[in-house]
Amino acid sequence: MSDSSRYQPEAIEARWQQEWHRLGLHDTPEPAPGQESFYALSMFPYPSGNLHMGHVRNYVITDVIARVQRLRGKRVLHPMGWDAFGLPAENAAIERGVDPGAWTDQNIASMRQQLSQLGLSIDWSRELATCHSNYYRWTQWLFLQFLDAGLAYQKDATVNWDPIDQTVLANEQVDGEGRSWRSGALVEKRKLRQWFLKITAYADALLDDLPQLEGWPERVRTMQANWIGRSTGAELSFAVVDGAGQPAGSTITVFTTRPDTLFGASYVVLAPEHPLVTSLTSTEQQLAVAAFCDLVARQSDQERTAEDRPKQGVPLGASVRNPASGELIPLWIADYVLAEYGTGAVMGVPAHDQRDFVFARQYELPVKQVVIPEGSDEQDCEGGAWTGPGLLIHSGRFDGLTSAAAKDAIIAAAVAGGWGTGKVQFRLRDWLISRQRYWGCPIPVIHCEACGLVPVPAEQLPVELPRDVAFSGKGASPLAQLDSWVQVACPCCGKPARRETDTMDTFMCSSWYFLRFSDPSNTELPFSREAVDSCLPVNQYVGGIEHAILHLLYSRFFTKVLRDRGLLGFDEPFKRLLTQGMVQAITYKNPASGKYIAPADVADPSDPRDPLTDEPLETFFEKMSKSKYNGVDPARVIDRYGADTARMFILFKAPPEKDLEWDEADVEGQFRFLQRLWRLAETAQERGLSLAAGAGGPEAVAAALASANSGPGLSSAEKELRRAVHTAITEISDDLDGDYQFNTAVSELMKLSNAMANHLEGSGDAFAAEALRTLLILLAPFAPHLAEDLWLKLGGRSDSDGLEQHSIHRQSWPQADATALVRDTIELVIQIKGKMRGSLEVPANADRATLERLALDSDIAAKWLEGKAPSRVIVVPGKLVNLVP
RNA sequence: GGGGGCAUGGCGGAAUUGGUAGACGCAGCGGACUUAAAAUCCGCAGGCCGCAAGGCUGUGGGGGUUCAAGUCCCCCUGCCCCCA
Repeated sequence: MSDSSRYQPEAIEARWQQEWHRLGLHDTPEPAPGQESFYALSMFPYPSGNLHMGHVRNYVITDVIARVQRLRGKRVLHPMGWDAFGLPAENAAIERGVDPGAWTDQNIASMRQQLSQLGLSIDWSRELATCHSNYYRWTQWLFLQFLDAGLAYQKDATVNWDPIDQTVLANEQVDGEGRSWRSGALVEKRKLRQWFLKITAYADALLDDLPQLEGWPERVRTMQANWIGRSTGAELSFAVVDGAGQPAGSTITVFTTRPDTLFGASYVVLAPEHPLVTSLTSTEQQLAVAAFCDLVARQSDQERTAEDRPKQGVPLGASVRNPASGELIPLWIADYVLAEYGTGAVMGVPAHDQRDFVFARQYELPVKQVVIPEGSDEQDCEGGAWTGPGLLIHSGRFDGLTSAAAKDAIIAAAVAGGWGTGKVQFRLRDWLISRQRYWGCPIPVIHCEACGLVPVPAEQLPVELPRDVAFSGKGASPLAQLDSWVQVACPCCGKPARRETDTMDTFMCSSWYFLRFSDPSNTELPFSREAVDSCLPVNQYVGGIEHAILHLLYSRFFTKVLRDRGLLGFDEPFKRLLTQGMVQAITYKNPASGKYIAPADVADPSDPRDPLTDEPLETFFEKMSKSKYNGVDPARVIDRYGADTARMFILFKAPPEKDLEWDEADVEGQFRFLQRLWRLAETAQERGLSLAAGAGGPEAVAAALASANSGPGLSSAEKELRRAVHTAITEISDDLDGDYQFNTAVSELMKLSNAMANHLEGSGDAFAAEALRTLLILLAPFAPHLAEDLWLKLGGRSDSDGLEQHSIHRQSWPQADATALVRDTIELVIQIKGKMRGSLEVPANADRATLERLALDSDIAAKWLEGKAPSRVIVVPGKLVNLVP
């Protein structure tokens, strides 16, 4: 076989990528009148500089969706950008002295280059990077919108503080033992004035709109609902009393979801950070309380609240009065109460809350049962707390009420008595957006001694990040250390003032990028209302499940705020969401040493052994990662097999939302399939088949059908071929609609190609052309280069002249012809009492009575019924007859 | 502990939503071509019994509903995810 007749992806892929790009084939067109729009979006990447398989899977899935929608006649927006602020660039600056901006731009260039080899139909004219001032200018503008709406504010909050480097650390810079990544020092908690966005103001809306998101995976919606965590209960006030039992003037307000258990409260606990702790601590307890607060300050929230951990606390030496029972109960502080949740205080009801129960046991506090399961007697709660519903006891006039009724009754009593009120509480907290970092979007405000907090006027935006900054990784943020940047005249009064030196959480930048893509070069606004409303909401968003909560919740929040500001006209940004699975690869691990072994070092994969010790290795599939040496480099795969093979493999190997196991043998299988298609087209060309001048198109096929039907009709090969063609159209169209099932769509392409290998030869040119034409268009979204190449070749085009019209990617998705699916006869399955015992070839149009008679007359019936008449006959036309003896 | 999901050949995965289980592919086996190998093409293939025809059995385990269950219901086991 000569070289020219071999499938060589390297010879065609780069060429078509360049041609498509040169012609702007994938730029978003102006919408034609009446044309529907479709916005296909992948979660934009952080430009690490290295494209990995997870990215490839993500973008290939989105690309197929975008390409199919184009073939279906939609005006498609399929953009790409870069989530380009963040720590790695700053770390590179600290470690190697490179400029974060230059470093990031280089990475972007290198990743864009790697991406371009995948043959993605991206509109690069809309590319954006969040670290470029023509983008972050608008992030700042939007921040000012939040500020104006009263949704951005400052308050003290806890940060990770490195006492050696004298710097604030991000959570990911603190290791599992609570040590700094750089200095190794034990990280301390410090209070710092920080910026917050009031996402809690939208908690109800974010929760209540979840059911609208029908195109989202159920589990993502559940995760968001849990994260928002709306709980209905009450705030109840406990008066602090002095040694003589008289009111001391202050009250403690607790939040509880179980006001019905109020009579069972045997103590009240404050968070160690609660503002009243110092003033309420008795002289004798001062040392113990101070020591305990110090200890707790070193623990994470997770450590403090974990249910399986012992609870610790210290009494303050003060008491409060239970507003319902009048009882005096002690006041404690404990690690399991968090200052940020609720009121930072809870009532301890050991009999009906498991954590309170554990705490009470440890410190010998009374356990008083006030709710008993319906139909049971009072009993001691040795086993633990009863947290279910029941009837009230020991609760004064509330005795006998169900816990549900008692909740309302006790809240009513609280309101009447002035010691409490019903309250809805959220788990969701306001979003801390301050970062004491350089490589982020500067918060555009100025602190003036005279005027206070002054927003930077919109016309002075952007507040540019200064270049030529020193990065030591020590002390205050690099911005705070740059006097020339910090010192500024107050926009209000003109006196010397100071810039805010905090930058924004990168999630701010990624919470609106999908809006900017609708109008990426607007210099007056982040986007025009017209552009954003015509492109959004995003029809299909594709990305990893790891963003199920934060990114998606923040983006929904932004959208609702901007809607309320009149900047856009929809409630939800993403209509449909596909969360793709991980890409895994085979991993070898020595169970004796616990060490991972690189696959390249394993001599015999069928009997994997440690190359040093010859011990047998464990093998399993795990997410690709450097530390496990199991990463597969996309560039290497493309070099060896081409982008089309990589795309086909990824789509075929597993359904998109499931994890995908990388397997070289399967990759080769895909390559072989594309090679067979190449040869199929080659054979067709040798036969003289052409797709030029509409051959194989709907009109040509209709004419051929008319002429065949006026003569001898179709040959059996032609019938089989057409059935295969139109089955493929039906099945693939279905697989790409609604739930995306690319794996079965690819298998239908394989079936069609198998049928063509069998029946093309016995079919006339018109139907052979129909089959080829259909196969190539159906293939085009999956393997765009090969489809284009064969399409043009069979269309008699040796160059790319007129590619704008002639490209396969500018054709129309084929329509299935239902008459091609009609069969003359079908295989009728004969069941005896539900078990398949054989089948008959019967006319497809036979009615129920005929089917029943044919079944009863069959040899199968004779053999299994032994001459007796069946007691029951079930006929399912087109399928089966079930005879029940 | 609470909530959700999953379990199908040697492997990845199909199955029109209650109607022929294992599509399609990988790996495997047999054959053709070749001096040979690779590549390619053709065929076989859940398990058990049988020369065969055929039969029995089979979708993690147990029970149930139904003419008919991978699919619906109940219980159990194992794995995964989220929340605590």
